[in-house]
Amino acid sequence: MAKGKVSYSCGLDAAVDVVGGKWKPLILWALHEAGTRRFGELRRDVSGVSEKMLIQQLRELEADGIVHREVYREVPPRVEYSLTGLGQSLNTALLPLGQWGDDFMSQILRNREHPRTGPA
Amino acid sequence: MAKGKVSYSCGLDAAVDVVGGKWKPLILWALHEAGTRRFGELRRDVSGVSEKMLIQQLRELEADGIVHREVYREVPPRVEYSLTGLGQSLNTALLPLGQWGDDFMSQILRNREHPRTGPA
DNA sequence: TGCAGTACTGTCGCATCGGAAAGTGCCGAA
DNA sequence: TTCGGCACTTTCCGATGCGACAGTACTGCA
Repeated sequence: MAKGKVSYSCGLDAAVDVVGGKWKPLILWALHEAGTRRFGELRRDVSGVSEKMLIQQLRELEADGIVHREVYREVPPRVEYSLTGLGQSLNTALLPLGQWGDDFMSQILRNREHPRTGPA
Repeated sequence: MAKGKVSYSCGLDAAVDVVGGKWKPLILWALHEAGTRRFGELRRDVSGVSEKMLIQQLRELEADGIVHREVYREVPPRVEYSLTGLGQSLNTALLPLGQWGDDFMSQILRNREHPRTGPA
């Protein structure tokens, strides 16, 4: 489960630990958009992710109580992932951050290209 | 600068990349609380951080245009760090997330201790 | 018979992360 | 004259991240 810290100095620290995996923002976003997705669907939604990483990040999110994993013991195995209530509250709390990213990511990318050109 | 990705699939991805360093939430929080801090002060504020990591994370935040670095060429060198406008807007966007962390981190910690005991 | 799809699991190995610690140049205090 | 503080910088090295890839158990399709 993420770094699996035992304690946090502040809530922000905890939240970033939960959401800070390489693919977690994308997974959270995909589940937020779709509601419920199967493993294979998520693998296609989150382009570039390997099966191993997808599973690993899903397991961590599950351990943290962010996503719910429902297994249907059917002929071809079917597993559906969805956000828990906690996951939905997390996504709500992430909305302003996502908005900030949308608004400023081009500026940030520009800042990185030529340092000390961005407005202070 | 963080992972230094060249593009992002969504704003959330970008924001987590900017804020996802090990010590960055703590640094952001310290600067948010104090307004302006010197290097040595930050080192004491953010307990446990090594000088190397503190510098590194500060440099990344500076490259992303989140913190401002002001050097005073004085007898003992003095350097002051503060949030830029962009950094302040980031902190504003982070407030709900910090609140979420404060509200639920104990629940998350509990979820990790005994899996499948948290409410779905 | 063999290939594809489902949902994983396990191993290998490079690359990055990040902590410890020592070095740097300058200065004031003891 | 040595110590300590300031703000770094550099090196070493173990821990971790993460991608590539192969394997598993089952089934349906051709």
